[in-house]
Amino acid sequence: MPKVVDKARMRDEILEAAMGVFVEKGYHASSVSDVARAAGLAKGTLYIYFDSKEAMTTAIVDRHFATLEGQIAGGEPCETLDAFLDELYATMDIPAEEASFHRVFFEVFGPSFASDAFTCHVARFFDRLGAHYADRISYLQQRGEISDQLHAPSMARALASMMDGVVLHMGLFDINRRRYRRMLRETIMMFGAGLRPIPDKRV
Amino acid sequence: MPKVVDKARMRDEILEAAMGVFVEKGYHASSVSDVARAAGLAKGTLYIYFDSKEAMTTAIVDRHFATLEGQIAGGEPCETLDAFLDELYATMDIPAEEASFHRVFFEVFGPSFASDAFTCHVARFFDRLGAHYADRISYLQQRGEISDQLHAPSMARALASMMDGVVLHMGLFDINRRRYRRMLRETIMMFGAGLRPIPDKRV
Amino acid sequence: MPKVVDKARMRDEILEAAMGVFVEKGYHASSVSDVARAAGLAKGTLYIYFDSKEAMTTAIVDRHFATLEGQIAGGEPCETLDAFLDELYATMDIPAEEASFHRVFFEVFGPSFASDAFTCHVARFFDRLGAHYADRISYLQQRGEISDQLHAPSMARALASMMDGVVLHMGLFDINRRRYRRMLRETIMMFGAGLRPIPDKRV
Amino acid sequence: MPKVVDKARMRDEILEAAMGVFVEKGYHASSVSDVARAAGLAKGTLYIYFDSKEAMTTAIVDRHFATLEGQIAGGEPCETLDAFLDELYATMDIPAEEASFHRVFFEVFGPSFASDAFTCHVARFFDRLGAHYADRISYLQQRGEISDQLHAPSMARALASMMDGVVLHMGLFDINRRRYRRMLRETIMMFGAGLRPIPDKRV
DNA sequence: GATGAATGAGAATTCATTCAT
DNA sequence: TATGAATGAATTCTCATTCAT
Repeated sequence: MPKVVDKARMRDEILEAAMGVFVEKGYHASSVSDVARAAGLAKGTLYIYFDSKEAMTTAIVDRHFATLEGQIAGGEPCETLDAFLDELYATMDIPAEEASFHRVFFEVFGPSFASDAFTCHVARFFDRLGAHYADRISYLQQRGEISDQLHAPSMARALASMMDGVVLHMGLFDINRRRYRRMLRETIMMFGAGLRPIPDKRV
Repeated sequence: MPKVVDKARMRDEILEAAMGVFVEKGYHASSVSDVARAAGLAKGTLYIYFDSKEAMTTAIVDRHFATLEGQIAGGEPCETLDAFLDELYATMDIPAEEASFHRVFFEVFGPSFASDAFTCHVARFFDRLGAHYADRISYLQQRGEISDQLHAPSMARALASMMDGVVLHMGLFDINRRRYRRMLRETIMMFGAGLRPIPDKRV
Repeated sequence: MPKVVDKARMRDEILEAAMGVFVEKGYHASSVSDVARAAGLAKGTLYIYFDSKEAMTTAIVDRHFATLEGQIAGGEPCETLDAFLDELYATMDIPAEEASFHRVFFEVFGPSFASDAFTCHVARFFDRLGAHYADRISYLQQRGEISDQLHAPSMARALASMMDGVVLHMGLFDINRRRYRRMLRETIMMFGAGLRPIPDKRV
Repeated sequence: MPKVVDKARMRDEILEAAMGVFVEKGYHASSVSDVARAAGLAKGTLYIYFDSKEAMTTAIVDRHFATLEGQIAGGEPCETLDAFLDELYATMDIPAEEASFHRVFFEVFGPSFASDAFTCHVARFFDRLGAHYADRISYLQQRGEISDQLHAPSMARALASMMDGVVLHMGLFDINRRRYRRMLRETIMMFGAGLRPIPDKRV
């Protein structure tokens, strides 16, 4: 009988190694050899588990977004604006290294890549995230927790973009933890005040 | 008598051509030959004006951010929150193709590049942009137009990130103009309500 | 108690599978994995029965020519030219798929192969075939059935080449059965007229 | 001004070098590096002149057959059978090294190759050659130089195959010159006797 | 200054063979 | 005996950069 390997686990280990290398050196500067070395395998072995460097990359992106979507999916609807804000805070309060990984996605975006499967993938994710937020916002609007002057879908999608911007900047620009936390606090505060229904009239 | 060439003009034309190619095909998928063809020059000629592909890219980024910084620098301080919001709106209401160009920057970010000059460059730009907004916010706080519960520098830097996120998503995900406008409107509305001082107490 | 396997039978089954694959995809385009799959075995198992891909190929060629030589060896000498011609006809009238197999030999010929064992092998086969025909021709010359103006060995070897040419073209160029039969008929007719002794003088 | 090169000549020189290498080592055993070395060029340079190894090979085959077809095309129709036989003789009496080249073609035939353009190419060549011989045979049948019992097109196509077989065997099996000449003589003699009209009846 | 042919290091990928199980 | 995961040398092809003209 041949050596028995847990294929799924092996794939995962390779992806982990690949992510590390990509984050470290950037996608285009990372060769398949680099990934192999990081995974402690021979170059050829990678090709047993993945058809190509691109396939490997797709798998990374898939996995990453599957995780994220899992996080979205679950969860009771928030009953108060404050609970919603806490959720948003938690979403943005990710470790720096996770945020760093975002830059790999960007390297992989755009027409350099054979397929624009990535873009679609990520675009869909953010649309889904937007829809998710829209649901929560609508619900809170019914409960009078959020101003019903706001157009829930547009607001929600914009919210997703803004949050992505904040997280992205942390990952890209080495903003330190302390400073980042301050930024987060302000952001959430503004979101709160911005969403909350107000008695007086607004433009 | 040597041929007289306007070096600066030539460099500019090359950069223009390069930007076009990079946006079209992505940075890594664009060869120097592609750029040369687009510029109507021979490959070798590019090397008279730029030391390397990387130098060319740096020049593009420099130029781009110089323009942006120029836009920041000028301008009277806004006297009212609404004026400030209008300014923010205008900043985000850029043509789609300009936004598309952002993805090129991302491709070029990160350690793929020999130097991380890019990252520094852009990081500095956003810090400057943050500082600029901080000035405006402080000024408006003094005038009672913006809640002085907010920590101007953090809020301002977060604002810059959020706005970048919104613009970025348009460029990356082919969000159509109409939808984008709706998102912008909500964003600005929320910014307004979020920044405006309010009589009652907040957490 | 070890599993009892009929080694010879196993080898044969593998060769059969290999031939199929080689004919289908060509020798160089066929991987050992392909052969293994076709044989319903694991890659490693093939290496129990054959030292290498080349050894396997050699075995195929050996087997093929052993069969052919077996066909030559037997057989009474023909008593008449017509009987000889019938024999030649039968030799060339092989099914198309068998002829197709020839192209595999050609792919395998030449210095691509470590040893030129193949070439020698096949060269020897055709020399033997030539000798066989020479015997038959000499015998028929003695009986006055074939012109004794002909130099039996050279004529015979040339005959072998010509017949190989005809068969080869069928295999290589997808000449359909009907057309091929017509060609065969003409060939045999010409062979007959060309070999038959003639009363009048020739150059 | 850049170095000026005669592109056509360069291509030709590369093809010459490639042919040499292919004949020497076989097609599949020859790497692009080998060809480059033989041509005295860098690997990359070959790719300026040819898109791929396959394109190079196609060019070789094209060139070879273009030459051969050129030889067919010209030429007055033969007025006598003997003149025709002389022509056939000359066609087969090619230098050994030219014949050796044939084995490269065979390596390149078959499904190993992405396209079966080769097979078509060569198949067409032989059909054309057959048609050419058919013309000559018909003409000589009209003149009473060749038996009109023969079906000119089939006979002619068979003739082409037979001649190819003879030449091929020389190239493949290192038949020495002297022996080859004897074989040729017998072949032509048999062709002569086989084609010539005969007074008595045949089947 | 301008050209574009030449370069060669380096990339992704394949596959015959080995060997632990 | 049988397996198939692992290997890594070798292959084709790309492209930033150089330099003779």
